[in-house]
Amino acid sequence: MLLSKSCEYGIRTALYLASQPQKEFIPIHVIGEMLGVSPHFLTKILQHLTQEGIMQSLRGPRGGVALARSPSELRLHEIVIAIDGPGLFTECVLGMPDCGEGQPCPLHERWSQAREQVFAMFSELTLEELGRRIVEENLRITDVTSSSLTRNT
Amino acid sequence: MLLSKSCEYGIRTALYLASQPQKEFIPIHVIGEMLGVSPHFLTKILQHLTQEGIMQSLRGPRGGVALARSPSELRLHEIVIAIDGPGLFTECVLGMPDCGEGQPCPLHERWSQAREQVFAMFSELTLEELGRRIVEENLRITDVTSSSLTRNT
DNA sequence: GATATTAAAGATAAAGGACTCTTAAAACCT
DNA sequence: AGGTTTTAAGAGTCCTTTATCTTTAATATC
Ligand code: FES
Ligand code: FES
Repeated sequence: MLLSKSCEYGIRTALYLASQPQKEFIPIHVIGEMLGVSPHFLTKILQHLTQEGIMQSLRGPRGGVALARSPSELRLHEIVIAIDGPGLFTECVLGMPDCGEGQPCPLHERWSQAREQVFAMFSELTLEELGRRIVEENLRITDVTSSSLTRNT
Repeated sequence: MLLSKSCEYGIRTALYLASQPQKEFIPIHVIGEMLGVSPHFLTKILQHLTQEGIMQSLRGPRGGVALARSPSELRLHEIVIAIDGPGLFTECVLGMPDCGEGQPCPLHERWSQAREQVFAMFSELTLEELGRRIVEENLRITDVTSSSLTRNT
């Protein structure tokens, strides 16, 4: 698995917030229902992202969670690093120490290329661009197929 | 982490076997010492690979483990699938069901490309080619730097 | 100021991965 | 052939991750 479950949920929450037209605080239980995750579990993950300065939170009525910075200044690799650590973007694919050209493992050349592409996937687009695409191209963030959303019987 | 610890050890064992000039059975404790892993733990991993038809084993003196098929017929993606399952090469990077063009997530296009490259890394070269490169280019499979190996004081 | 609402903090529990120890089998030696 | 050594196989333990539940603290609204 490329990302931990916590990281998947953190990213999907960020994408959801970025795709919302009004940038208000949104209650965690609302996000939890959409993702199909316990709100308590999600609270822990988002609490960590808040401490990392990626999100901000507000207690009480009309409270919830929101992005801490402008979506044009936020990219997904920050969330990956905050939750799973930077290992995915730096470490040897075979788990050996000091990955680099100095003492390359048999997969180093190919992995350093693939790793670069993985990093690009998380870092090239800002949350602003991702949010816009989610709305315009009807990209999904939730488990349910959008057919059940578009169908208005 | 891209691969589980078990998968890392399984791959490194396969690379070690492929890089050995004589294709005899090699005791697991020898491989364990080289990799810096408990032989008991490694046994469990290799036992699984034996059941999957990737390796073969022999008990008793002069026993050990060896590749089940010709190195020219074996590729690393088989080991990844046997230990970690096929999820890495098929599943959505955000953990949502039914990854595909039908209901793409915001990262689908980029991830399906990166995923293809990761699969190529494990599937393009055979163990025969990898074994030859390890010997010829002195590529490392062990944690220790080769400086401690090349230096003959 | 009372109340409703929401995140934060803490305790608890189930699951999976990482690692260790014990047991059974095979080959060798005498 | 029988004991001994060497090794794989299998059972068992520990720890991290994932997830749930309960309690507490904060804040807006009335
Ligand atoms: S040394 Fe293995 S990927 Fe760099
Ligand atoms: S749907 Fe997410 S990667 Fe394919």
